[in-house]
Amino acid sequence: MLDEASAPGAEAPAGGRRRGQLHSAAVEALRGMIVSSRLPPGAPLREKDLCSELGISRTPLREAIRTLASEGLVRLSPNRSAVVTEIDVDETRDLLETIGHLEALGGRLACARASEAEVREIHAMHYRMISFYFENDFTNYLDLNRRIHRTIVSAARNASLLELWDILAPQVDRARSMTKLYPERWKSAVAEHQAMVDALAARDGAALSEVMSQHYLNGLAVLGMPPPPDLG
Amino acid sequence: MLDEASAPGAEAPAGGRRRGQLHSAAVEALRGMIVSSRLPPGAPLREKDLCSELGISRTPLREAIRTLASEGLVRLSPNRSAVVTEIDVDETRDLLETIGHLEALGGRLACARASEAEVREIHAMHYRMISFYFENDFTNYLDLNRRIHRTIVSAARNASLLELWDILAPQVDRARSMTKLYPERWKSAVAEHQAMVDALAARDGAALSEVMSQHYLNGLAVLGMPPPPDLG
DNA sequence: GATCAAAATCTTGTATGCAATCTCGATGCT
DNA sequence: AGCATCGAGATTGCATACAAGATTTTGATC
Repeated sequence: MLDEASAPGAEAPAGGRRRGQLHSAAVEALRGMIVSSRLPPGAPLREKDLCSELGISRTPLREAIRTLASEGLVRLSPNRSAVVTEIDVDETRDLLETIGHLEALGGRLACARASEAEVREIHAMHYRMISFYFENDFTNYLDLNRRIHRTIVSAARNASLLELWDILAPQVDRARSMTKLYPERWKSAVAEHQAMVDALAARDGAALSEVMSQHYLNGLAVLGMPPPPDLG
Repeated sequence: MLDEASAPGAEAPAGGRRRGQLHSAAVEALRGMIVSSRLPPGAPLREKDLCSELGISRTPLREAIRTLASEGLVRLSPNRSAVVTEIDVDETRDLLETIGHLEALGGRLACARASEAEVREIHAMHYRMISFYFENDFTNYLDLNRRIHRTIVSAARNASLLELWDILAPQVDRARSMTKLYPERWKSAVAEHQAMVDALAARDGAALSEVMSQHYLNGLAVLGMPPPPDLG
């Protein structure tokens, strides 16, 4: 239910929630369901069912579904239910290849444009993340991991770049939630993150750029896939 | 009007158009209006007006506006009309920086993955474009220019990359339509295109990657802006 | 004449109704 | 049994009605 003020079990939108946010609330709710596999790949999004589940009407729900389609999380076909995008290994390779490349630019620009405060903030998040690593707290680790990456891209001060990153990030989250994380991979991911913050502190754009794209290519290798051409 | 079957001047949706395409038709119509400055930057998109102009109701129109918002062509704010995104030089720099970087990856991958047929197709389009250049036919030149770039990115066989390219391309078109094209810039753009097809023919990924990102940075210089760090 | 308040008007956000299309099982035929 | 056809129910596409928020106009007061 999107209306947290209503009694549990209530179906109607009822009172409580102020208007004007149903659309974005529905986007977040649906995105969460998809990323968490509550709506698995291939599942149809039946408007009527989701409406009663979320307690809203079809109009904002349909707009939310369009938004998710533009993020690539669902696929539309005319007169048919939208379906959660299937994840295949080829598309996952494309995805990691692309977001790694975006972050390569982000890292390079961030080294040139980030403020000292941003660099400090990223360092703070990094060491908090490391502590979650040693506590084996995967959930909080991932949350910080994501925020670190986004903050770096954000520090690149390129609105288009951040916009594209925000489109791909949920897909990456979903792909990650589908794969098992091996302890060795987790360990080297942490090491790569250390290299990232070091490069940023040194304002070494070439190094940060290299580490960030390689970071994703390494994740790709976990899937047993060959790296793309010309990168090694 | 989206209903090409109805008589000119008719306002109502009337008969003729089969259902199921109003949304995408509206997206294209609105995108055209924005790119052509029929709806200039800052202009509000009043739903009622656009509905009567396009001859559709608010439901598909609103979905179209959401789609344009996800492409960055309009900006939404709650309880207020969507407005056509303002173009400022900083955002244009971001945009060209980003799409150039996307195409750098596209070019590199295309050299490794494009089929011979695709390479031939790109060459054919290239020489047709050159002929439009000598005929001073800017409209057809630009159309082919765009298709060449898209075909190269498409030949990279990376679905995510193409998806992102399709988001940025309309914004680039719009930015281009706002700036005057100087003859010298046009001439060097043609030369850069020649270098592109040469690199592709030679399957020289590094060279094509370099030319494609530089291609946009050169366009950026026309705006009197400094290039981003670490690229020269 | 200027300023502020209140109401009329306009615009968006959401819900709902109707028609077109699709799904899928039932029915009949070979 | 296997396959094509038909139709009832389900589901989407679009239009419209109504409510809430924003804007503009009006009018009273200083």
